[in-house]
Amino acid sequence: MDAIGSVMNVTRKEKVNLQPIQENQLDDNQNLSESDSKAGENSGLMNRMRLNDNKAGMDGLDKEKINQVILEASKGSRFYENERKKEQQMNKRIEEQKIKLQQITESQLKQGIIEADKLLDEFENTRDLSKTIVHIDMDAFYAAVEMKDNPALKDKPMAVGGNSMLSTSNYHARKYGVRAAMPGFIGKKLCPELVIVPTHFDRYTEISKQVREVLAEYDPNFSPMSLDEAYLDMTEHFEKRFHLSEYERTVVCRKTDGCSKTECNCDLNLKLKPLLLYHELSRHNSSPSTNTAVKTDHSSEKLSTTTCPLCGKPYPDYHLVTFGMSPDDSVNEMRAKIEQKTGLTASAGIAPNTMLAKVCSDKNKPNGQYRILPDRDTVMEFITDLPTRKISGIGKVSETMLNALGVYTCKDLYEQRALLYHLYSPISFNYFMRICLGIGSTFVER
DNA sequence: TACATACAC
DNA sequence: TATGGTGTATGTA
Ligand SMILES: Nc1ccn([C@H]2C[C@H](O)[C@@H](COP(=O)(O)OP(=O)(O)OP(=O)(O)O)O2)c(=O)n1
Ligand SMILES: [Mg+2]
Ligand SMILES: [Mg+2]
Repeated sequence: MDAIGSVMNVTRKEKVNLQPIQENQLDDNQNLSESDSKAGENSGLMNRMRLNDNKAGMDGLDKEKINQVILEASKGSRFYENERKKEQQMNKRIEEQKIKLQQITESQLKQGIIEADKLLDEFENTRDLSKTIVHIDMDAFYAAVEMKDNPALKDKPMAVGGNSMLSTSNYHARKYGVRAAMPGFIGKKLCPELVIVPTHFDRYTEISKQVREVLAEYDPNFSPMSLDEAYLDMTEHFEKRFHLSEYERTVVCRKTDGCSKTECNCDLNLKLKPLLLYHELSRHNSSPSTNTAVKTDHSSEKLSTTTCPLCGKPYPDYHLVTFGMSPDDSVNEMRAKIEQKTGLTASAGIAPNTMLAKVCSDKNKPNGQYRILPDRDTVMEFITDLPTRKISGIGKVSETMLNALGVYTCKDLYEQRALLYHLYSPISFNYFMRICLGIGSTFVER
């Protein structure tokens, strides 16, 4: 068992977490066979130090080359030796898992299936598809704030942190393999032009607060998981949404990026939007027919006031976007509001539970969203071929341990349920079974 | 309880 | 030259 810390995200409660059911806790003095056990064909870098590309913006990289650079920069360091020790611990656990595996008998397997199916049945009966859960997560958050505060960084690969540790990187830098939790000096080796800027926590907190003000409009009980992400239960919002006027579903969007030197960079929805009411929008028309976003171009020339009362500068070109009634529309609207208010983009996932919503929010990142419709077939189709590593709570170690059992995707969790039943703790087993059914928490609590 | 490990951000 | 800081959770002794 492995996969501790598991569930974390899936909302308070309902954490799972696997842990080795192991006999000896530490018992140092391994047989450190100098041979790095299995580095495999993989560039010779141990598993736990390889580039973690389980992140948006890291598709199609030359992983081999990147791992080569990491190895080059790390070889022989204290850190490297320590990681190697941990790697061996993990390999030892896999060996022990294998031994345990061989001791499982046919009849035990049969029993395992029976027990597993009993549990699966129970979970299936409590499946709840009635809630609409949203997970929203800012794109390259710290980096995006820094780029907003210093637009010169916008078209450069950059990261936030220092020479010894990076908190995150922008998407441009990710193309080079530069990512969060990587030392800055390795980032520089992967991308010599990389610009590293120091952190400004106060700014991140400030912007986070602005984002949360928007989230609260859709679910006052939303649950923040960090400065840059949160879960929302939007079920109630959708019920109320039909009563909203077109005005209330309209967002004033600037055409440029809000970094103008001469024009107003304030949120146009603050002062400008109310003025537009008399020109373009009628408060009382709530035609429920608008299913998708309607866009209209505008310039501020028609208005009596063309300068912003907040900053005194002229308003920029803008357009109005009126959003429809569907969950997708609402979430698009929420993301548009965030973007207008903060100048930063967010991505979102919409699904019947937190576990799925979390996976979805990564799917069309950056600046995108994805929805899983609330019916069982759609959920199962989404989950079947999904690599277990995509699920929040299954990290590198858990993934490796599962791989050793032939489990790579969520449907593999189902197919190997008999094994998992015998090899993992009840808590971990429950966790796995819920995952392979696409079931997760439907509670979002403050 | 204290400690080790896993995971997320 | 150099590989973070914080919080949550599980399992074992
Ligand atoms: N190991 C990590 C991971 C993240 N962060 C910080 C910096 C990130 O900007 C912020 C949010 O984390 P995310 O995982 O959401 O990453 P990003 O928002 O940077 O990128 P993405 O677009 O993938 O969400 O938390 C950190 O300090 N250390
Ligand atoms: Mg983010
Ligand atoms: Mg995040």
